[in-house]
Amino acid sequence: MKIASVIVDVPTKQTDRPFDYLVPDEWDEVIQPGMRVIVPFGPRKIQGFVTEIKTESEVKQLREMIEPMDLEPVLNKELLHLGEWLTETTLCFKIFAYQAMLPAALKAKYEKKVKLAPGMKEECLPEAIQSFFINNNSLDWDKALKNGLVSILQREAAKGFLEVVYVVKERVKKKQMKVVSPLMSTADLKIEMERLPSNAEKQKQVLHFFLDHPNPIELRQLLAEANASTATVKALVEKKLLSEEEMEVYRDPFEHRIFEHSTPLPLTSAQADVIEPILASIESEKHEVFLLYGVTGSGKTEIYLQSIQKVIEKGEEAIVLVPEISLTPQMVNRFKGRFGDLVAVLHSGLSAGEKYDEWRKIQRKEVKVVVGARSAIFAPFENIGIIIIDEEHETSYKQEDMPRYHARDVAIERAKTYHCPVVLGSATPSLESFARAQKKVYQLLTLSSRMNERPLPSVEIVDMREELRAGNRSMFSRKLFEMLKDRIEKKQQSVLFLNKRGHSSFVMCRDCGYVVNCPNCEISLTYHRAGSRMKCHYCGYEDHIPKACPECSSEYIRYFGSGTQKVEEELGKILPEARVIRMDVDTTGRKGSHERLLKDFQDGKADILLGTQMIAKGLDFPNITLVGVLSADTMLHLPDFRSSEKTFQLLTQVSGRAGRHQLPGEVVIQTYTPEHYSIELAGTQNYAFFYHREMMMRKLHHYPPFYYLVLITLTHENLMSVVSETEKIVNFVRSQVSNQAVILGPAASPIPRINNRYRYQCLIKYKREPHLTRILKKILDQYQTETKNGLQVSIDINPFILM
DNA sequence: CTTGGGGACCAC
DNA sequence: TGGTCCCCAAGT
Repeated sequence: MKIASVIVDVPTKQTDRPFDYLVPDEWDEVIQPGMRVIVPFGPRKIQGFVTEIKTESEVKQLREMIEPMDLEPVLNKELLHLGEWLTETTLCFKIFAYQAMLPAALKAKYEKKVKLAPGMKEECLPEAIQSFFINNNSLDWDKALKNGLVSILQREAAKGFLEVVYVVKERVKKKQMKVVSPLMSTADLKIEMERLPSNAEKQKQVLHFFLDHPNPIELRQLLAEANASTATVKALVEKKLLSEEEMEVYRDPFEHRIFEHSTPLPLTSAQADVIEPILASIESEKHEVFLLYGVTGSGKTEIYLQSIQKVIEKGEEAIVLVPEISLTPQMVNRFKGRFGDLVAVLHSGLSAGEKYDEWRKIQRKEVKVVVGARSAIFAPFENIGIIIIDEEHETSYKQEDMPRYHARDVAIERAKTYHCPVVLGSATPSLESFARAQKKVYQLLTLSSRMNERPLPSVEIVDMREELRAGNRSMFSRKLFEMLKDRIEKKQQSVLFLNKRGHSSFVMCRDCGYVVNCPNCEISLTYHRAGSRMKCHYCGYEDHIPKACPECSSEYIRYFGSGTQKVEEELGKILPEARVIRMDVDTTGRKGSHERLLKDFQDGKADILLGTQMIAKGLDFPNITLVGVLSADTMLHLPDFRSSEKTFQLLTQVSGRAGRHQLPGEVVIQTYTPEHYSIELAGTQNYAFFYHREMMMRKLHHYPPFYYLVLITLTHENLMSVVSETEKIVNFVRSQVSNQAVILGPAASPIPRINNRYRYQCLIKYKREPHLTRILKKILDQYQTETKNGLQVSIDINPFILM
């Protein structure tokens, strides 16, 4: 018998290795590496991934696998291999690496049930539980738990009356439809029709229908059109005149949408210069990484589209990554418009089933292009010709939980295998990427002017301290107010951008300034309008908003509603004539509302679009001539070495929304720290200056791109032990690395307690430590195996958030 | 002498 | 991760 090595769905250190199973003869021809299988594991049944088929095993007592879950592998060879690479580079469990590559729908769901043992009747059971088994012979374990039946059930199971069964289930079923087709030519069908008994009126009617429409037809449609019933069709199927088949159908999220077809636009000479090396790389099948640095509105997307065109012409495939928030219908339309049905879209707005169907299209090679957020980098193509990462600097490309990968790294790894180019596009490249381009690791391609020579908008920075001194206590500076008013008169549109951080909706006492914190986590609770409650977004703690302040008993305790709501109210007071569309989590919650709000704005149903991060990207409407940033510095003072970079990027992105077409654009940035270089330089939109300035800071403080980072976080219920264990780790690391490395810690995490567990961390900054991975593995081996002390260790290599 | 809770160990 | 086995402490 063949033997299959299987990675089982149990994420622990001890099970993070292949387990061998015998392949039953009936599956001998079927089982292949990359398939999901159901295997017995201890007393349960669980899902696993076959990584290898072999003929021998060191283990003597092998068990047989139960059954395959797929007819064809869900992971191809390359992806299986990529999984190993992911495991090595991010130090995660293999099972997490494989699961990350597949749509969530393919992650198994487990059910535990209690059934009557074979040959047993419910009468054998104690009366108290008989009723549960009268009609249905099985009882869900959760239900038993809720009813407090566990111990009695266990007793009966021990006596042999009941048995516990485990079921591995698919999360989403393939959507099927029944299709009926004739099994013979029209002529033969006619002969058969006449042979039918004269009383088979209905059957004749159905066959008659097929004489006119000999093509396969959906059962539902057939029934309606031929005015027949399922019984009739079944009779004909049994007579072998017709056939009835299940066919897989896709849920098409874009089914009823018409895409305006677009053709390649003539390139400007700057664009032509930039696309040339990319096309050359595609042509010569050479792996290269390009950093496409192009100011907002410089036509990067057209470069992407025409590069993809070339790749498709070569019979190869393209992956396009776009940050989740800019994966707007507008963006999708550009790709669907150019490549039509050859495009699959993967983003979080789709249901699990829809995502699965898009993924299936990729797997079955029915599409050539996938446009999607981070996880789309694992699209199961086998002939990749280009990988494009738009808005390369976006932090959402880094996954914050296991596997802690960066899509850019995965892209480069895959592109190496396929000998194809990677294009990183941005108007504000990350320092890491730009530095690599400077060192010629990446090839820099620059688009320095906007298409049709539109000037960049003029930017004015307003010092809000001055406003305060002049007696203006509102959140709108006089300048911004004047300009908003002006735009309304001119019937032009404005965009107001509110940085969410700092305006988050916490609950605060207006008398003493007391902020309501989570009792389990050291973090303020966020206000939720539904039911007027406050929630902790780390541990799920929930409570009513107190009537009075717990500190000073003042009744002036209130929530600071989502910043945008407040702005909207104030706008209503000072500019009552303005029509405002607000976009934030509250107004875009429902599916499709995001799209609808934007459509309304585009159609001129409002003068002002007010929103958070989600409006910073991709908006491209001709009538926008003013962009206002209400408070530029809210994210500047976060404890994050990238906060300056993020601020600069965000301000530049938002500014880029204005004046993209005929009308010139203006930008107003309000701030309390106008002298900060990231704000000042965002004002002049001077990336080069910002880059140099920020690089100096990074060098000075030993941060990327000069140093690499590794963040080790320990959590424990007991403050003393977490500190002392972190200390041990710090000392251990220190003893193992060269003296070039900087080791910080033990230090409390920026969120020092989550869910009653204290969090301490150790930050390693290093330039070159060839043995570091080995050292880190050693730490994980130590702590992930030691279950006794309840200490949890997590390691983030190249972290983005230092929390 | 039973019961139940907690920790160590195991799973091809 | 879930299960079982084993030990210990409290309860009938």
